[in-house]
Amino acid sequence: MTDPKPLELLVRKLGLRAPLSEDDCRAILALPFVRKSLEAGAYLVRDGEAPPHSTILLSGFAYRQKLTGMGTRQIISLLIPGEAVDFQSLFLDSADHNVQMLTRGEVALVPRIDLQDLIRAHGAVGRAILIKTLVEASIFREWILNIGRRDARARLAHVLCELATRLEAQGLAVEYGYELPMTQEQLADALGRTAVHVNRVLKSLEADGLIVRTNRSISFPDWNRMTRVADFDGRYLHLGRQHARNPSSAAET
Amino acid sequence: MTDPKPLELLVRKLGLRAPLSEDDCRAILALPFVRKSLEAGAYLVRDGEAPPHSTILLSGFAYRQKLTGMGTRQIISLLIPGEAVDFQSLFLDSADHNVQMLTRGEVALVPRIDLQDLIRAHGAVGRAILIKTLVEASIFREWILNIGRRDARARLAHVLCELATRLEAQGLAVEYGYELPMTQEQLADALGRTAVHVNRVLKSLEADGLIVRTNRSISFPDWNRMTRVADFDGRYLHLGRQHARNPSSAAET
DNA sequence: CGTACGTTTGATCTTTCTCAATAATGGTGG
DNA sequence: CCACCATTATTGAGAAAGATCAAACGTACG
Repeated sequence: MTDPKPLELLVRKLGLRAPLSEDDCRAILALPFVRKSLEAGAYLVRDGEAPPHSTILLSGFAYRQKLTGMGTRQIISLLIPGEAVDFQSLFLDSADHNVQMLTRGEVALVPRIDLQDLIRAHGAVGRAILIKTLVEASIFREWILNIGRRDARARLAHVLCELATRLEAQGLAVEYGYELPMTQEQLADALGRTAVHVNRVLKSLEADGLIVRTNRSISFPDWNRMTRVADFDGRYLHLGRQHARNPSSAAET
Repeated sequence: MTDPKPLELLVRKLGLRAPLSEDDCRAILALPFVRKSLEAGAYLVRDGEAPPHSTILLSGFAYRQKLTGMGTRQIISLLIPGEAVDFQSLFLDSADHNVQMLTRGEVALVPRIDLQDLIRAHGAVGRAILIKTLVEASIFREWILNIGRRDARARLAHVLCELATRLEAQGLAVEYGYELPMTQEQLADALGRTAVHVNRVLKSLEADGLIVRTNRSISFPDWNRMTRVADFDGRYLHLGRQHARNPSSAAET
């Protein structure tokens, strides 16, 4: 799981929501790439620059991030293993945000040009990328709602639910428990709150039996209650029916 | 300006950042469409539904919006005349947010299928739409930063600057003054604050000579100072060099 | 085994919200 | 054109959520 064939990952990812032909898949699998190991904190994309390659996250987590002029940081989104990092910079002149490794991990770098050519030659691949981009935009919209209109408690619960759901869909979480690879300060930057406040809210969720923490691992004793507190409805993730439901009903199968 | 040929608008919009061939343009211009007048508040897209057509805003303003389970509203983005509304729902099963008219105005409705077929046949059009989607995603990211990490004052100033810049780029604002078609409550919903607080901040900006308001029209006596207060740097709008600078330096030409 | 980083806690201060009342404003029917 | 109604804007006072500052406590890793 942590050492997959990079391009098969991409094929699987893209093919999930958009139909790809045999030929499309072959073309993707033929892409050249370089595999690279990175430490936590390493930059995958830098604001203002135009990276010469497109990146796929093979293992480890990463996050998008922007800074205000005052130097405060906002984490824009979280990237989980298996996700492609920068379709944005593939077609825009320069990056408008940073992407950094959250944990150490491995990435595959595909030269920008090759992917661009592939898209030009294979319309379906371009469409698949468009769809992935649309889904990511949907997640951005939900984050705007989350940060703009939910109090710290629901807000924190919401990103925990989102992460659980996405990891589950990717086969990386067991029964809605997972290793949360973030410090409370990073969590705070994702929520637009301070680390101190995140700490207090975390404890309050714990006191209410909504989450259980041991070190960095987190689980949800009562997922349904958790989603209610979080005001979480995973439809915005556009995962399709197989993952849209909660695990208890999914477990019926 | 308020009564343009709808599809030429689309061609102009799409062609701005991506090269389209003669043939591509002809295909776009041949798309069937229906023109429709709408009142303020009318829905263009409804959360959960899949609209059977793609919409272009010919005149008037619109906004994207989501609701929390508690019923509080967050405005996700503003749409200005000339913009296409729903590439999202063009490829995803169902909408994950609402789009409503902010003012009364006119739209052109293009059948979903026809646009999908066009994209399948003309790769460059698909790429142009992908690029527009990427730019919109960039704006979402900036809003996440804005709402998450800027105080009410900078936050409000920031959306005022963004709107000024986008309208300017579209040729709809004179020297960074424009008709702001939003109530303070709508503004509040865009900022994740209350209307009362927006009112106070608005007055404070006015008291400091950063904005001048008469009815709904707003202007900026000192644009440079305004952008500093707003922590505004328009690069995230990806408008290209012609619009990235402030009006005073642009006026040199 | 010590240092750096992350977590936890308390006390105090700010920002923003809530509730409530009053003043403008714009649009509508007569 | 005017009176009226419904929004919208403005203002004040008190309450709450969250920020800030500061210190103590853990813990992982070199």
